[in-house]
Amino acid sequence: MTTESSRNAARDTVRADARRNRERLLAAARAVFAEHGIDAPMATVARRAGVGVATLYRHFPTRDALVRGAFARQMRTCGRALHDALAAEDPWEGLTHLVETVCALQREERGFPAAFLDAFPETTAEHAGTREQAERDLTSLVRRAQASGALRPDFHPSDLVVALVAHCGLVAALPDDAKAPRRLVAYLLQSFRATPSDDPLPPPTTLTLRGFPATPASGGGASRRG
Amino acid sequence: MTTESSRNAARDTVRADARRNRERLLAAARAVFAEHGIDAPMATVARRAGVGVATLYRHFPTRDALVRGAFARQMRTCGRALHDALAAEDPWEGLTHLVETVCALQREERGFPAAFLDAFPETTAEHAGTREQAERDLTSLVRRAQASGALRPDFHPSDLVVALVAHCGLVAALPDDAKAPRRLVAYLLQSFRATPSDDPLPPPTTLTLRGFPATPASGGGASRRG
DNA sequence: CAGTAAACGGACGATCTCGTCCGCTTACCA
DNA sequence: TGGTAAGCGGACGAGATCGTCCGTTTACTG
Repeated sequence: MTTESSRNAARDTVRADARRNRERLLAAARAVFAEHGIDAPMATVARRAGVGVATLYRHFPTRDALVRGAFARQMRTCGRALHDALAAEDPWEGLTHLVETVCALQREERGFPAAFLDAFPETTAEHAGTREQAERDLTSLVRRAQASGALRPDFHPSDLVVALVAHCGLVAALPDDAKAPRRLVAYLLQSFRATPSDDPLPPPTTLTLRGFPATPASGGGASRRG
Repeated sequence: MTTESSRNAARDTVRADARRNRERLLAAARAVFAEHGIDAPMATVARRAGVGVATLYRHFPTRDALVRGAFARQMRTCGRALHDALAAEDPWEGLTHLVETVCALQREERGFPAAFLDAFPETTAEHAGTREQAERDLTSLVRRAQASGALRPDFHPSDLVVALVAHCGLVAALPDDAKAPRRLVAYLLQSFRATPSDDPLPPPTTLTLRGFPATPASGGGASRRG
């Protein structure tokens, strides 16, 4: 017994270099995936982390495991943001702060969130429990904001998702320093208000129709490079 | 001389099967790129077109050439939409119609516009002339709409690009039948108005936080599959 | 209808990525 | 401080994609 428990304790203690390398790999993965898209060579991630390929595969047996692992931190941050939003006394404040926070996070890691959505369109199953809780929380936040009169009555919780995904795509599509995403957020938040606001918009970019009508969407691009 | 010109005439006349195969390839490319992302195997495109690989490479020596070729039609459509928008007597009508048209086009070919932006972030150089004209046209349309009082005064022409790119990303990120993109367009157009409109929004989807907080962006995915 | 040049398609070598295997190194424990 | 198991990294075979080469087919001309 004593032997067993001590053995288990020993097993639970991960070796320091292993833990360090794991963190390095996650950071490298976020960076590489954001830059080169989700199916960048595994070897690139390993090199960026200053680690051998085998080490990468030992920590994350599949590419999916790596991607999900790299995303976990952002998931946690989002969860916390939602929690904070619920805690705010003014629900509209909470809502806008939530949007700003998540959008800032997206900008931080540019292509990665978009790449993640790319690769995992379906429910990320293992977080189903958390997700359901998040849905309930979000719905209640929206209800409260509507009750307070700040949020338009026809706003639907899923509209927040719409806004976030749209922002996510915009960030991924535009160059790093683009101001456009902030402008999008400002427009959307204004249109979510029950009563029009006269807050000034953040400044626009100079007009660059990168490829309009060259592209039906115009603008710049990112993530996967052909 | 006579010989030469007739020879040239003969040369200008492309063989019927060649032309047919070219069209087939373009259609196949649009479909395949939209579905599997911009770096789907060339062989897939060829097979989808019912054509050998060599034929594909003969018509389009590089992947870029194929992508650009496949996109040309959409470019033309966008150009026409902008032209129509300018011709409209009510500039606000013209503007909204332009947005609706381009967005509809994006929905039609789902992943492809996004994939295109992915691959060609920079100005699609060869259309620079057209682009400058488009920029001028768009700017003038915006000015007119503002002068008419319908468009908010702080609207910047680049905001239209923002809206279109955002929509483009949303379409690519969501499943085929998603209603969310329409809702986004409605919100944005409302926030572009100088005076608030009470047009009802298109119906929302049921709430699906596909992966919220699993993803900072939440929602569904498309295009390239990991 | 016959000749010819253009177009076609499949096969093939080169290149790249994946994921595993195995001998070496190192962090932890007594 | 020495033993040991866990961790490490580079090499390597399998599989896939790329882009070209060449023998065959076919659309146009006279």
